Amino acid sequence: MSPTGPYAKGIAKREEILTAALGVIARLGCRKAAIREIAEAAGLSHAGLVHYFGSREALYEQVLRERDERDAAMFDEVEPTFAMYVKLVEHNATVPGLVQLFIEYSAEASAPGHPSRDFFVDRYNRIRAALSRAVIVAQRNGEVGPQVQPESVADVIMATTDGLQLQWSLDRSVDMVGRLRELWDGVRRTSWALDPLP
Amino acid sequence: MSPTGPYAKGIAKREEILTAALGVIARLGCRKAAIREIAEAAGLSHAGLVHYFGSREALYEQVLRERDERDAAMFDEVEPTFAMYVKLVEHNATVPGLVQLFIEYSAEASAPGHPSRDFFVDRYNRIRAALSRAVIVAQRNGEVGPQVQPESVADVIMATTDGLQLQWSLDRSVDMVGRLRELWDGVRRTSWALDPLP
DNA sequence: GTCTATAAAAGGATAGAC
DNA sequence: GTCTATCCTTTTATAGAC
Repeated sequence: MSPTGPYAKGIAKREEILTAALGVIARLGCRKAAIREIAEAAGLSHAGLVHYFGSREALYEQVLRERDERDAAMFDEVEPTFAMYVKLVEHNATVPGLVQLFIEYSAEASAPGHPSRDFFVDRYNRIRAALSRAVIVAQRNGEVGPQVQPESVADVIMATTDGLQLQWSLDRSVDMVGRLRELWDGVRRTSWALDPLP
Repeated sequence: MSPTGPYAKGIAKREEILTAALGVIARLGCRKAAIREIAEAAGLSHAGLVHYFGSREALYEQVLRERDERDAAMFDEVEPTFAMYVKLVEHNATVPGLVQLFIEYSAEASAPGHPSRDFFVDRYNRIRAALSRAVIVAQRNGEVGPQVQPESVADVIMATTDGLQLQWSLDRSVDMVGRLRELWDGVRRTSWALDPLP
């Protein structure tokens, strides 16, 4: 995979297309971002772009897949922690096109029969597993109490993250990281005091 | 507004269109739901539908607007409570088309320049205000401690709700109400113990 | 108020040349 | 690997008859 290898040009062009896609999506949103316009922004014809990805859905799925692979490198090698997760969210706030793509494309893909539906189902399962491990690690540390259900907490953290991204897309002053930290603090406090509520 | 008044037929047809729209969206998703197909499902021509609403965006916004008006009747007349909010979420789970529309259309509308963007910005402000009041009421009752920031909690509850709806759309076994109740229990427990965390 | 018909714009996919 | 050209489908919008 050396940069001077036989596919160097193809790989570079591919990256260029992915970057161009994020730019167009940040500007127009994912629904209005035509494959034609992305091609133009990437400096090639629309047929040329199709040559690389095959379809609009494949292109978008690929952008998100590569983001996940970059993130997974961070998440998989050591024990996952909530602090690492927050770092990813923090980074997202610097890539508006990626967030916009995720918001719109995950929503679109949740429809019955969508070609990327399975990708997102798998993705949530993967992240739930990683976040559950983070909770379990925190429980081993004594940071979080033993009564908490790791998977439930994982689901709520994922949901909050997604919902905050939508709010942030509508209003840039929303503090995603702040809200997420408050949620986590709540989990930590809660879990040591599980006597019945009045 | 009697059912035999001069506009009775128009109003009834209008309702029929809105219901048909939800059916088509539940089946195909909002992106793939063509205005033509909705018209057909409602038993009129596509031009006839346009006569009522003017555009795809206006139709979808109207569906969500009327849902909100029904819900607001419940939320505005008395002091809002978290229990009432959960009832609304519980009801959503019986209307998959409405949830699918909300997921996809709110995502789409968060893009720059979208005609329904302001509708959603206003909507979040409105719901944030109502949920904040619910927290304040709970604080007056002593159900929630005084240290909690009502608006922060409101933002997290809204975000969690939206995110859970997406998860639920991808996997019907997700328990939206259960997760939401756990979150609220967490808020109640948390808020009485705000000494610094380790 | 509803239809038919048509426009006309845009999106996506494909074929074939270079 | 990239372009031009073309095609097919979909989508929305409009005009005008009934």
